Amino acid sequence: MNRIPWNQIKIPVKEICLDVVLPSGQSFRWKKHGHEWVSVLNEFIIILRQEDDYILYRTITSQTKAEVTAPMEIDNAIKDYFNTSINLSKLYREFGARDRYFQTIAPRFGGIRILRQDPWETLCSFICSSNNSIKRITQMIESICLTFGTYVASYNSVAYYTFPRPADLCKSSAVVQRLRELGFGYRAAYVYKTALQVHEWELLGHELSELRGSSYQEVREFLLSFPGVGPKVADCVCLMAFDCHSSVPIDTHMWNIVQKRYAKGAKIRPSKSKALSKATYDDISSHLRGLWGEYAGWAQSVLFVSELRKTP
DNA sequence: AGAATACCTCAGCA
DNA sequence: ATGCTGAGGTATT
Repeated sequence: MNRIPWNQIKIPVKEICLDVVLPSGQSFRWKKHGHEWVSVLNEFIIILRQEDDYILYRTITSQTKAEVTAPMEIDNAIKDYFNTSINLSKLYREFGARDRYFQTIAPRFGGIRILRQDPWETLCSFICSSNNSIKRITQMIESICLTFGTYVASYNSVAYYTFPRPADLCKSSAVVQRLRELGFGYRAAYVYKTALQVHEWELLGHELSELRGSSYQEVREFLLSFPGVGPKVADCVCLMAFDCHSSVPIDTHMWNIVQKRYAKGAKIRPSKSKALSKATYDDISSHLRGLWGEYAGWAQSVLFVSELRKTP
């Protein structure tokens, strides 16, 4: 086992609060042991500790991995994952200036930022998120890694696995049966079919990450072509994996917030239905994008977490 | 177009 | 206890 000692990234809690961001339903793979957050990033185990002005990290790489990743490469991968080039304090100030309600929330929910995650893992995870709870999604993602991923290493007697690639999930249609056994329910077929489509596309020499840099509309349309991906899931993946910072996913929590706090400005069409229609979804999403601006999705995540954590 | 319904499973709650 | 409800929705009718 090739264990690298502690390194550090200088970044204050105000710019990122791990205890709030990591379990809040962006990524479903972080585990907390004592003061440490542990997950798998690329092909290595990553261990994080937060101090006032630093994130301390170290990594455990697979023994079997032939080439050793350069320390600088790992450092860059972590900074990339946390989107450290984006100044969150500045965004909070801008959101506060644009939105009175944001001002009232922000002081209690600092350091909430959008992670820049692997496109396939994000797509697959959010297909699993539909009509589901964070707790159960986390369990499902854990079992899909354990069953179809590749062993990386163990830490504190816990084995860590990579997130399975599309190729690992579309070898045969028996995968669907297996996923159902793992508790995926009707999402099993979505995951399998999407893996198949992505794998085919990759065989043509493409990779999902090449869509980074395309417009929000283009990425969204592309994602909507996969089974199990509707407006909400597409917007989550746009925001969390494809650098579409203005994407504003409207889930049940945001829908609640909008009805309580933004109903007037959002000009919500009167509707007898309890559910959110596609047209209303687009109205609300566009309205909030106009209100919050280019990084609207980042503001959304702050309100989302505030709603998730509110104690009634 | 917009509404209603089916869809898997399970934690949380009365 | 046993039965509901709702969970970061989507596809179909």
